[in-house]
Amino acid sequence: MDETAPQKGTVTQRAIEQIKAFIAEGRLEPGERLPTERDLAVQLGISRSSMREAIRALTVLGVLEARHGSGIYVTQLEAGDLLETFGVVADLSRGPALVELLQVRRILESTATALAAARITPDQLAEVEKHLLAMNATDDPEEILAHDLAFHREIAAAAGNDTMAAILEGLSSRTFRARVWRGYQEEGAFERTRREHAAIHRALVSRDPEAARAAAAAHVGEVEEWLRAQLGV
Amino acid sequence: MDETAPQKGTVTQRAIEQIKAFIAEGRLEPGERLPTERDLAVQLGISRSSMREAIRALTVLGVLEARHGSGIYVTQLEAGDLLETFGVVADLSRGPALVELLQVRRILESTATALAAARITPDQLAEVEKHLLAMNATDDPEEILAHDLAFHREIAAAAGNDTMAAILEGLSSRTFRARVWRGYQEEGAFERTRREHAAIHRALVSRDPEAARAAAAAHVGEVEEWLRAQLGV
DNA sequence: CCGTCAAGGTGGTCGGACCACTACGGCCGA
DNA sequence: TCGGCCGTAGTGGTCCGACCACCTTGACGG
Repeated sequence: MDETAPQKGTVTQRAIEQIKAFIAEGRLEPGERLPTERDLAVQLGISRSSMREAIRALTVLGVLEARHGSGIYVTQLEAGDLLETFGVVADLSRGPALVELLQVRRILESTATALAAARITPDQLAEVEKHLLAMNATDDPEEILAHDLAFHREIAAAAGNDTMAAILEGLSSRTFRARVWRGYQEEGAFERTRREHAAIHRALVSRDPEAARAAAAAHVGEVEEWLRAQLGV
Repeated sequence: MDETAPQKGTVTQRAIEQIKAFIAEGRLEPGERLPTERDLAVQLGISRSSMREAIRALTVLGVLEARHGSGIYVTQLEAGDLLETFGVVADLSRGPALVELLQVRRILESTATALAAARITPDQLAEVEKHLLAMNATDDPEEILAHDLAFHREIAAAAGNDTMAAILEGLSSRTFRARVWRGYQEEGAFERTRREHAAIHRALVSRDPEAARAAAAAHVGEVEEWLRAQLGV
């Protein structure tokens, strides 16, 4: 009567939970190398195929990292590693969920911008300014979008909360913004966007958190309202 | 000269991207059934093993759902489906990242509570009250935690943004709160927590968004500050 | 008309084989 | 002695074929 496994769920799912538990309990440190797929499979009493599926699952979640020919390693478990999958949500959401995502972004982005106004360093401010100018100097939509993303990314980084920055990164993922912006900018919103970015920049220069919060909220809110109208909500 | 695949990355990774693209392009509707693993493997020109890894990856991301003996289906792609993995972040984060997560939760929770104060229905309010009373009527930490979670979950639901509610759900995942609360409540914070919950409830009854925002922010902020002190930050 | 049950189809698991790549260490030449 | 080259062992990546567990369907018999 070997009372080892409760036999709940698929073996792969169990393997995923066990490896996660190993990490949560500190038996596997960030950056540490795991045993080989073959050894792990033997240890957990499952086939290599099932073990590979478990590893693949944890890989896409940003928990593990497989290096061909070298081995499997635990990631640093930092915000960027684990929240990378957040972009999938933004990419696959549609309809009302897009508005909800923008609402979340408005809340976080406004707070992040307010924090940045109080904490931003001259170097970081210069970087923000660089993207602001570059954005105004071109008419290529692709380039504008790239600098727009970088503009907000720098601000989020200056807020000093890597987790929040990683979430915002996901909420602003390239395909997500491309989908929304395509329609938004067709209505000649370029000039308005430039004005709003300038307002955010001014608030940062003035180190005025409240002005920064308001400017950022208004900026995202504009897009949010436009999208809401588009969907007829 | 068969110019089909660019041969970048692993075949499994490519399969993941292709299926994701199918869904993003609308070629696969939410709830729709996919071809069998065997057929999909043939269509994409890969082995069933690799295809299974791709499917498993999309399953843990909440994009697909495999039903043994029946087939593979696209989920409804709702907030709850896709943001379930968010709990993994909370479960595996440690140290400073925990404080950052609580900070994000403070921002979202305070806004959600403010929204709830303006929109909550009598039925929902009664539900909130039920958990408030149940929480005060017992001394079992496990039960208190359960009602605490439900208390905030009901409020988040009343805010009317499913996406935000799903994120907050992840940020309050059972193991995450258990880890933090274990230490927090050992310092006799029960009474303080009860007072704070009562304050949130009063603000909801008064339909006072600003009071609700302040009460919720203070509530989460208390834990945040305690954790910050614990980590010596 | 409805419950029963058998068969086919589906995902789940397994084991083994081979390929592609990396890392390491010994070998050879400078 | 030193440094680069290269072979080899070991790793993850891919593929195949088989079998199992489970669900769905529809024919059958009551």
